[in-house]
Amino acid sequence: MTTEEKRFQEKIKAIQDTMFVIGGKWKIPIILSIYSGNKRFNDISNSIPKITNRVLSKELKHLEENFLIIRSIVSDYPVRIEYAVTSYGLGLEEIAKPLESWGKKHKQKIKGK
Amino acid sequence: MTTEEKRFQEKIKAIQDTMFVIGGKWKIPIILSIYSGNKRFNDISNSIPKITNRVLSKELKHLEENFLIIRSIVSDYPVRIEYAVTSYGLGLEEIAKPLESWGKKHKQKIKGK
DNA sequence: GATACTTGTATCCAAAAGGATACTTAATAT
DNA sequence: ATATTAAGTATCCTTTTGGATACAAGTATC
Repeated sequence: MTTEEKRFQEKIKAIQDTMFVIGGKWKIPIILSIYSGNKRFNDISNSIPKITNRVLSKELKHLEENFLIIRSIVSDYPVRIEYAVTSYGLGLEEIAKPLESWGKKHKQKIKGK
Repeated sequence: MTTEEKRFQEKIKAIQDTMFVIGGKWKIPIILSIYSGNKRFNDISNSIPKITNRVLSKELKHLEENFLIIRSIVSDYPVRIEYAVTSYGLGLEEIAKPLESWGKKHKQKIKGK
């Protein structure tokens, strides 16, 4: 395998790693929701059309395991749970932006046909 | 629903649209493979570890339907099939790059723990 | 004439992702 | 005492994605 080919394989692996962490229908929307001010489970749930509790719960766990968000218990009366995007998670902006703008462009392209 | 909320919903939809078109484990790698010089079915197949014929075939169709690649029959002896990235497809660079570099960063992060 | 290569397709199956619905547990509000 | 809210979990099910393997049609090569 040439150096060139090796470099290509690494590129592929890096992209597949990313897709594993933030791929799928919901993960980026969830992060954006939290980022845009929704801290609590039901707030996040209500801000994202069609997501179910089960899916949201699972995705929150996945995101937490990957250090993108944190879950904290606020000792207030009554106690509540709050989610926040970590500073590491903020780095996803570099991906979310392109994904959003490409999606908009593509919709135009498809409609135009 | 406030204007702010409406804007947020559109953002989500745009991202979900993008994920539909280029999400999953293989689509970006396939495009990159073609872009980096592999034009023929078996070349593409061999350049991407672990992909199977069936999956490659399906993904090529999906990508073609979304105008990202074109399939052409080269009337030579023997006739062969060649794939190429369309100029529209080249626009994906703006997504592929961030996905790659984020993946690399993330691997470091995970290893560091 | 037999064999191999190319570009797939056909079948079948397994795993992952996503969805519907009901329920829980603790706390608080009426 | 009853109802409501919050933050999920539990079960069950459907759909999507991905994988293994075999095969096919056409051409070319031995």
